[in-house]
This record gives sequence, C-alpha cells and structure tokens, in this order.
Amino acid sequence: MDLATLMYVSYRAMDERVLTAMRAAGYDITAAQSRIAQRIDDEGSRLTDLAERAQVTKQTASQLVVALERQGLVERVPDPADGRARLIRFTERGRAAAQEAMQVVIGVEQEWAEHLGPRMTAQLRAALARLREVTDPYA
Amino acid sequence: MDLATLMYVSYRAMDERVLTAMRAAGYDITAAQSRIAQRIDDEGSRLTDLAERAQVTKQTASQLVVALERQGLVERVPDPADGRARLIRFTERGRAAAQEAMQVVIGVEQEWAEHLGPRMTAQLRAALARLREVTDPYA
DNA sequence: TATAATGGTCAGGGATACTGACCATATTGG
DNA sequence: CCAATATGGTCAGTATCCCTGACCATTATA
Repeated sequence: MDLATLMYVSYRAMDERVLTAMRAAGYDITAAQSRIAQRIDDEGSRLTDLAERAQVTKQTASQLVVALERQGLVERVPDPADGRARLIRFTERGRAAAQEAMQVVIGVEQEWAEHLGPRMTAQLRAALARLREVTDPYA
Repeated sequence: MDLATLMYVSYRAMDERVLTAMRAAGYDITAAQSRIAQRIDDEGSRLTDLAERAQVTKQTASQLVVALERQGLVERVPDPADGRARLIRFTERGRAAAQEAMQVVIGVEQEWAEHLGPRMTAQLRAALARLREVTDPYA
C-alpha cells in the first residue's frame, strides 16, 4: 500500500472519531465544516484566508461558514481594517465546540502513541512535518 | 498541527498529482472513482467488497462503477460462483489507466523519498503501517 | 481620477454519498 | 424439503460539497 493511501486510512479514522464524538455531544457538524472551523484564528479570520487555508474556493468556504453560522458556532462581524471584508470568529458555543473537538483529537493521538510507542510516534511526526514542506502549498 | 491533519495534507497533494496526470493523459477520472478502481482485484471484485474496502455504501460504489464503466475502464460480468453477483473487472484500457496511475504514485513517492532521505522514509512507512493496525477497519 | 485588484455574494450545476425501499438468488433451520 | 432469513444489487430521492461564471462594493494603484 502506498504512503498516501496509508495516510488517508488513518486520517479518515481520526475524522470519524471526531465527528462521532461531536455528534454525541450535540453538535451537528460535518467534516468539511470542521476543516473550515479549524482554521479560524482566535481574533477572527477573513473568508478568503479560510478558503485558501482549506484549499477550497471562497464560494465553498462561504457556504460552510453559513452552515456554521446557522448552528450558532461562528459569527460574522465587519472588519474594521477593510470595509469590504468581514471577520469570521467563534461564538462562545463555537469556541466550546472547538475545544471539545481538540480534546478528542488529543485523545485519539494518545491512543495512537500508545500503540506506536514514543520513539515511533516521534519519528512519524517528524517525517510528516518534513514531508509537509513539499506537499503543503500554504505552509 | 495534529498528526491526522499532517497526513491529510500530503495525501491530498498526492491525490492532486495523480488526478492532474491522469487528466493530462486523457482519462476523465475523479478522486472517488480512483479510490474504487484502486480496490479492484485482477480477477475482478464484487461491488459489495469494493464498497466495504472503500468504506462507502454499495449504492455509492455502484454509482462510481457506473461512471468507470461509461468511460470504458471497467466492465461487469456475471459471477459464475453466485447468480446474484457480478464481477467488476478492468478492461484493457482500464488496466492501462491503473498502471499509469501507479507510475505517478511511484514517481511522487520517489520525490518524497528524496526530500526525506532513506532513513526517514523508512521510518514513515513503518509507522504508518503500524498505525494502520488500529485505524483500518478492513485491514 | 480612471483602472485594476481584492473581499464577498448570488446562481446554477456536477459529483459524492447517504437512507429507504425493493427485487432476485442463496443459505439455513425446522 | 421448504419457509424464513441473509446476501448481492438496483432504483429513487435527497443533502452536502465543491466548482465555474457573473456580479457588486470597497480599496489600492498608475
């Protein structure tokens, strides 16, 4: 099995775990919404930036933000620095959700670390970080 | 950045490379179609098995197979062992496409290996394979 | 100040993937 | 041996994702 497929398998497993946990916690969120939400800065982010970071068009990003907004997880406020722009930022509820999701990620990573052992875990992280240098267009 | 997201970044880069190359070679294939096609055995596979391996419903798998069939990449033949089932297998053109895709994957992996060096590449593969033991429901 | 660039939205469409209902063939328990 | 159940697939309908193209408002630039 090639490296990319191996990565996909585990990525997908994580995704599944996080979404299941979030649904159990009462958040009706999807994978794509989560990928956008993960990229919102604490001070708020512009749609264009979110789109670029998530590697989707701004139209797609906009749609996902609308969905997050409908669930009361984010809000859009005017950007004081630019009359055209609006800042997307977490609501209280959104921040709580983000933290909850992060807890799940940390938990799953701990499970993984237990299975791999500390040495292999460190090697995995180092290799992936290094690989990112040539695979992440927005690094 | 968490491990799963790091994996997603590189997985996605590979995906992009393969699809771009395939389109350049005249195959009008999508990522989802490719994920199904990758799982077709040389002797042919049943829809249900493909669906399970790709972790989608059989309805979704069926739809993707139809798309591959329309492009002349796969064909469906009755399964001699079971009157209900049909075997999905590559056509000549499909086999050629699969090989072409494999070449691209190998090429990209070589690029990655050059960036990481042989030691880190081996560590990455070993760690991912090990991780798969706890993340792949159909391993 | 006219032109171009940037931040976003609206409209429309194709692909992906799901649930639910259903049919045909195989398998199994009585 | 046959009724009940399981399995392999299809059909229909729908939500989400993500795209292209067209467009508007504001900002930056020549």
